Amino acid sequence: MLTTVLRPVRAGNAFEETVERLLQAIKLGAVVEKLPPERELAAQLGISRVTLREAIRALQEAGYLDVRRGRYGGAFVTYTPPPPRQEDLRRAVADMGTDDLADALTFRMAVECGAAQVLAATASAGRLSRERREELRRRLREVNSAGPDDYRRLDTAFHLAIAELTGSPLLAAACADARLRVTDLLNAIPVLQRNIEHAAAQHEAIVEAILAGDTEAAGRAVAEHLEATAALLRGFLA
Amino acid sequence: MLTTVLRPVRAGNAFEETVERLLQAIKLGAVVEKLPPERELAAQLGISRVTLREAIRALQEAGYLDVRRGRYGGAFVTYTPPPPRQEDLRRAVADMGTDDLADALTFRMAVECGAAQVLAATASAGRLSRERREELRRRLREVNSAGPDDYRRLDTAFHLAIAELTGSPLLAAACADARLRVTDLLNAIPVLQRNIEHAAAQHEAIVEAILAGDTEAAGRAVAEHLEATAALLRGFLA
DNA sequence: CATCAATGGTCTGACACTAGCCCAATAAGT
DNA sequence: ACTTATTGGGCTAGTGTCAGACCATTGATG
Repeated sequence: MLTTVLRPVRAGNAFEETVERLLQAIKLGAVVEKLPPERELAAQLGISRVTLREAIRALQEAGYLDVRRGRYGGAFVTYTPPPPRQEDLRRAVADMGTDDLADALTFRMAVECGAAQVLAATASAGRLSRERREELRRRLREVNSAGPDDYRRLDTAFHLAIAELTGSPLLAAACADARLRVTDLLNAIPVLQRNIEHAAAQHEAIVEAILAGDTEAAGRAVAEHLEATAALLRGFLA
Repeated sequence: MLTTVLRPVRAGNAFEETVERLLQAIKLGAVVEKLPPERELAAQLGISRVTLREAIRALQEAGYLDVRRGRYGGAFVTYTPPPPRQEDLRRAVADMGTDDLADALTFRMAVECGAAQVLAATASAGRLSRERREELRRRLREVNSAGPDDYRRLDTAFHLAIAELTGSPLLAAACADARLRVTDLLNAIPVLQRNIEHAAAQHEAIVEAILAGDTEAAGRAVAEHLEATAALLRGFLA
């Protein structure tokens, strides 16, 4: 309990954290074309423009961004996901350590199951508006009709949407954080059509359970889905 | 999705965050006698000793700590929870805003349900050691035999233990964070013997479901328990 | 072709935070 | 009474971060 409560108050310095955040936003596909203007983005991230600019420069030098001046300029995303290679996966796992991997997977399992259940409970209580139901269905259609190129991005968007639809920023942040911690791993495993189809059925089941207001079915469906993903990961590592 | 991923990278300055952390550690009862030595604590919190000392001085001036020099000295906790008053509750709610309150309660519901389910799944897979089972039972006995004075502290310890026993530091941190966000509220409502007994039965059900490896019963039991707490809160606000 | 709004680029002065070092006080043990 | 290990108290030099102002560039538009 002590070690949990008295854990570090900051993860690192502002510069490093910012680089990490932007990089993840890019890899996640949350930022598709270009970053928001520096002044705006700095405000959103709660840092000074100087620090943000340092981070942007680092990403530019690493080849993720192309920065252009003048009106209609900005920091344009030049990153395209590299073809998945098993070696990248092994390196990614080695970088984070097996303990951290287990931690990340456990964390993700807990928060995403929790989010789905909360959302199902909301639906069950009749407090899920038509718009929100429709957004959930739309995200489902999008991910299920995605090609291999867009799949990861839309899958991320789908999972995050569930958390965001609960209306709890804290929960959405936790789910985003959980996803961030496994992006590199997921990006390193190939997107097989067979897996997409498998996942599509599971996504369907998740949405169905949520809209039906069945919390337990929702939790079970998410757990099965994430378990399948984890198993896929283990398979590629074995 | 953008607003979730590009959320602030830092909550505030190191000093403020540290004061908040220590204060919560104290109010939570995680620190009973005295804080760890400054050098050690600064390392744990990932900040410099200077910043830590400023935070400690602030808490000393606010009457939470008594700092003594020399060997066997340290920062001794002088805080005893004040008698709960409805006014404090209203003020605490007003301070955080109703949106943030709903956010915190939703977040807590999701992560604690998730944690209990993960732990139940671990037990179900036979990967929950005898020691961990015993710790869970011990925490249960402690909270269920607690008097009104110790109740909040042991209740916190019980709930946090579930998260910690999953072996996921991230999940434990999330649950601790969730609890922190409602401590002031819980501390402001009186501990009635009737509520303790009610909670005791729910705690029993939670532990039973976890040890039986029944994930769905575990999730349901935690949800019911937290829902009861939230209802209690609403009752005192109405 | 000139204008102009939006955007990145740069500078400055101030404050926050850090690492490391040494000093001062205290109480248990001798 | 003395010693000593442990702990808080204080200092300094260096680095990180910030807010805000001003400059430079660009491309759409009149």
